[in-house]
Amino acid sequence: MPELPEVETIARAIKPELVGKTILSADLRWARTLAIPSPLQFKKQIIGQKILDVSRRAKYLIINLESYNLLIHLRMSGDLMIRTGKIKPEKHDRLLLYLSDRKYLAFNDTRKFGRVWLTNKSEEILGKLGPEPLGTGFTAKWLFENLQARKRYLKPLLLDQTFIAGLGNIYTDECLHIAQLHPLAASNNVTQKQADALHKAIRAVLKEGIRRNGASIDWVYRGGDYQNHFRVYGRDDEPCAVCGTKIQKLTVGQRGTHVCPNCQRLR
DNA sequence: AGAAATACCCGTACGC
DNA sequence: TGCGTACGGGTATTTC
Repeated sequence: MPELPEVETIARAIKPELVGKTILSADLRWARTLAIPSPLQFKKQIIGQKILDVSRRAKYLIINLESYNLLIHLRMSGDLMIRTGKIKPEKHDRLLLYLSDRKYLAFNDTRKFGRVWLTNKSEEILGKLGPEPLGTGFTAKWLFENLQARKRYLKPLLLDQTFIAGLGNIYTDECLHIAQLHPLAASNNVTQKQADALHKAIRAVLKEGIRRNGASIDWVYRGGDYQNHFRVYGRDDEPCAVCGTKIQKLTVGQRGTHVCPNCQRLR
C-alpha cells in the first residue's frame, strides 16, 4: 500500500482490520447513500467479495475488493464503525456490510450527505482531484505557479477539490489566517513569498488536525479536539490571538468565513 | 469553458 | 410550551 498521508478525521475511518474479510451480505437502509450502481447490482456485485486493501485518496475512503473498489465519502456527518453481530444497528445507519468474521461494517450518517460507490472505474471519480496537500507533489513552487494560473478568490479556490484535495471550510479559514491572506484576495495576485507561507500553513493546519483527530464542531460532527485550537473559525467577535483585533465573520462563496481584518488585509 | 449559484439533509438553537 | 425558521458542513448538478 502506498504511504498516503491522512486527511484529518478521514484517518480514523480507515479500518485496516477489514483486510482479509469477505462481505457476506449488504443492507442498504437509505437508498440515496448509494451513488452507483443500482441497489440490485450493488448487492449482486459486492456479495462474496473479499476485502484486499483499505486506503484513502483525498476525502474518499477506498476499500479495494477482488473485482471492484468500494469508495466511501463521509461528507460531514458520516462515520464508519465495525460492530460485533450482537450489537444492533443504530438509527442513522445507512449501509451495513456483514462480514465473514461475524462482525459488520456500519456506515452511519445523520445528515444523509455521505455517498458510496461500487465501481471498477475509480479513476472516473478520483481522477479529477488535485494533489494531496501532504504529498510530495504539493510544493510551494507548484502552489505559486497554479495560483498564478488562475484568477479566483483564494478561499473558493482552496476549497475546490480539483485544485487541492483535502481542505474543507474550517481548515481553509485557519490556514488563510496563519498565512495572513484574505479569503477574497485574488489568487493571481499572491506573491511567491505569500505562496510559501500559504503552503506552509496548509501543511501545518492539516497535520495539526490529524494530530488532534479532527474537530468536533457540533454533536453530530464528532472527532477530536481541534475545535479548541481554532484561531478564527467560529471565533467571530472574539479577539485575534495574534493582534487582539476583533475577528469578523463574512460570507465568501456562500460559506461562512472568518478573518482577522488586521492580520488578513486585502491588498 | 470556467466560475458561481443551487440542491441536497436534519438536529439544534433561536425568535415569536 | 409550541411552532416555524435559519443554520452549517462538502460536493454534484445546474445556471450563468
